[in-house]
Amino acid sequence: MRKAPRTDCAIDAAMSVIEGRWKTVIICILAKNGAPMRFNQLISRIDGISPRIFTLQLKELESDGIIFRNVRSTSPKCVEYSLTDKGNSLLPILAQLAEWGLQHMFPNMVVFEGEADSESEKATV
Amino acid sequence: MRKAPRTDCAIDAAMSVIEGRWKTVIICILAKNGAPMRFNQLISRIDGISPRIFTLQLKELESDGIIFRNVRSTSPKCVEYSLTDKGNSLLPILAQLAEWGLQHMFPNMVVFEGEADSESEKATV
DNA sequence: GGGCCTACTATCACATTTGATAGTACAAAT
DNA sequence: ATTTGTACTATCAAATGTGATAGTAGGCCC
Repeated sequence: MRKAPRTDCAIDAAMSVIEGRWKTVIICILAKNGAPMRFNQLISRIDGISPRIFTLQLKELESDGIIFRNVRSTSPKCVEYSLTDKGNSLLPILAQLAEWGLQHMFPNMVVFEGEADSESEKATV
Repeated sequence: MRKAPRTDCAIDAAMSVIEGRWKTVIICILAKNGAPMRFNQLISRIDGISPRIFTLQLKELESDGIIFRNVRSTSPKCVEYSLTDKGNSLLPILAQLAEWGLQHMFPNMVVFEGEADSESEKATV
């Protein structure tokens, strides 16, 4: 699915892995969940994605070695997706991207740490 | 040029700024150069880009506040591009992306530190 | 044996991004 | 008046990415 990196540039190579409308979303949901997730379980957590696109993104992530697809022979067969070590190694970088995004793209956003005041403006990430 | 972030997700917002075929390339060249660069000076360092695309990428980077466009009234007027503070704040993240790319996408690549041996395999980044 | 659950795939269409090529606009130098 | 250097823009085309919708396939349950 994924061709060779478009250049011999390391950044481009890394970007080509995380580019894609829903890839970081999928990675983040899997990371937060901490355990493998099934197709329907995962897609139901993503608002506005169609099964075709979802499948495409999963396949690219799999062929890039970011997620692992495990077919389990349960009653109705089910397929579990989980982050590989390579996928997990992306998490610190994605966390930094998120922090950068918060600071530079949503400068007025309030991030809660601990209890909220009824006076303070509310915002979520 | 650039619309609002496609979601309220901080990572998506950050990604929307660095996505684009040549954006990280431009940022890296400006960072390495350390000084403002003119249009022709910059484009001549990028292999295979057409002036139209180059202009588009510059405009998006400018409207996202990553680079600064400064028109100087010299003999033939010239335009200088440089990284803003916001642009510079991306550099640590891009460095991490590059390192990740090196480790995971080019596992056999040799990176030189110091003098090279005539025996050792050569590679560049 | 019909419906349900699982995980998808097929088809078509649209939007966005990237590209090659040629040409423009303006000032300065000759 | 023509050429040079600067920084682009216009036009057309192709490639790539994203989407909605419906349908498929196989096993289990009753």
